[in-house]
Amino acid sequence: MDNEQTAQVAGGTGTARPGTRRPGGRTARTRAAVRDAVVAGLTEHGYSGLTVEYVAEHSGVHKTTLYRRWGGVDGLVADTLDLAGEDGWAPPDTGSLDGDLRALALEVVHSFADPAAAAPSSAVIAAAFQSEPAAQALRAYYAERFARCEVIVDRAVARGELPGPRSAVDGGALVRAVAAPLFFRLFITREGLDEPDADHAVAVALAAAHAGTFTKET
Amino acid sequence: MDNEQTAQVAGGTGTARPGTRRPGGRTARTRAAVRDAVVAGLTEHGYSGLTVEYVAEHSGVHKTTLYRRWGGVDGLVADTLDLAGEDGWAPPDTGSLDGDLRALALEVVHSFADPAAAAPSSAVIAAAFQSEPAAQALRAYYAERFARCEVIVDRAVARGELPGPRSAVDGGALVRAVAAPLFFRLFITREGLDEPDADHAVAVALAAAHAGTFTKET
DNA sequence: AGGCAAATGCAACTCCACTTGCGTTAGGTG
DNA sequence: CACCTAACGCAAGTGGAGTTGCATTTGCCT
Repeated sequence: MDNEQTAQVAGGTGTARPGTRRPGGRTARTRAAVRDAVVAGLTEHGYSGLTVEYVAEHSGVHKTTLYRRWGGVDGLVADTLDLAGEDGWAPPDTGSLDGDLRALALEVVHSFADPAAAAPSSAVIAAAFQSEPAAQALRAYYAERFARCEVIVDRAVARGELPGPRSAVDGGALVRAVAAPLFFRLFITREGLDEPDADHAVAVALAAAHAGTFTKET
Repeated sequence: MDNEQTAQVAGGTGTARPGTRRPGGRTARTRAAVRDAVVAGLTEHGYSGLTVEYVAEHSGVHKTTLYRRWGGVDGLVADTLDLAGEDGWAPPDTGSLDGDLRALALEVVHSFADPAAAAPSSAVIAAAFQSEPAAQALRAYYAERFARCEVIVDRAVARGELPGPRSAVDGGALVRAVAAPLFFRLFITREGLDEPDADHAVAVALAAAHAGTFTKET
């Protein structure tokens, strides 16, 4: 299989790829079974240990079908992230901006501290290095995630914790500023991550926010 | 080859692995040729496209030797990063803290904007997902890099731009805070990176620094 | 219901990453 | 200078990921 540009994830542009024209019963069952098997394989062997054959055996779907519909391991993982993005997740609501951001940061810390929970997320980050579909899935996932988080800032403005809608704080930028140092330590410098790191990330972002660094004039 | 724990990068603990007991002429030449070939392969095909056989052909070193001494692609890439860490790089010295950090951030932006220059760096980040040796190499590389950067803060303190040695700013933390959002956009959210991003990262970090967020009491 | 095409199942094959056993070269040492 | 052994070269073999052509099943539509 040719790396770089694997493509063929179901749900794309629309030039008759398998799995898109017939969203009926079997196809849907196949997708569900496959994605369960992918998550299982990821938590069991990690991304580098995940093989198409494993997914085939644990899902009851034939190997050929997996290659045809998903193009390979990259596509399987990317599609699994799309599923994860469709959950009912909502940002924490603690009653204060500081509390919300702290809770958010701690959520990141704890989710990656648990190997089972961390496996799918880090798998897609790894897959994005190899395949464009995975990179797109990753981009879309976090864009949607951060969009949901902007409520945090809206509420803070309503409470008077941040300046009003005229010179508003860019919610997406603020949340990104909280998350960035955490992922940086996890996957770039590989320094490890604990709760004080979460607190520090929040403190830095909040200090910058109150200094007006995230302000977008309107 | 078994993933997870490939090991066998030259220069380790000392239980008689090939390439360590005889640092003579041929061995040294082999290492140099191999690392050149790895960089070439990385810039040409990227990490996912790099194969041991390619390195064998382009270095004149036999395939078997590569597997024996480096254990596989992961080890080759990790060893190459060790080489890169031994260069004469020094942080910018522009005469102001803001200028230094800006120059530093722009260096990151530009180095990853050029695909050829970006290939080796991002390759190791990707490799760290699969192999512990690569992760260690990555950790060591950035630790050493950030240690070199602490001069920036020392100079700023000497100039009076930051509070003195009593309640000093943690230089490593400040530099990390500048770098984190850049790598975050590059490899996690995959949003792309441009010069305004560099400026913004510096502004956030500086605002937090002046608010005392990086202060470590002594 | 019945027929058409999409989607999946199946088995055999290809190709390449990786291994293994042994012979050869060359660096260090007395 | 000669020996000894670490490090390297070589060629054949192995296993598994990924492919291919065809048979079979199952949605959807009239």
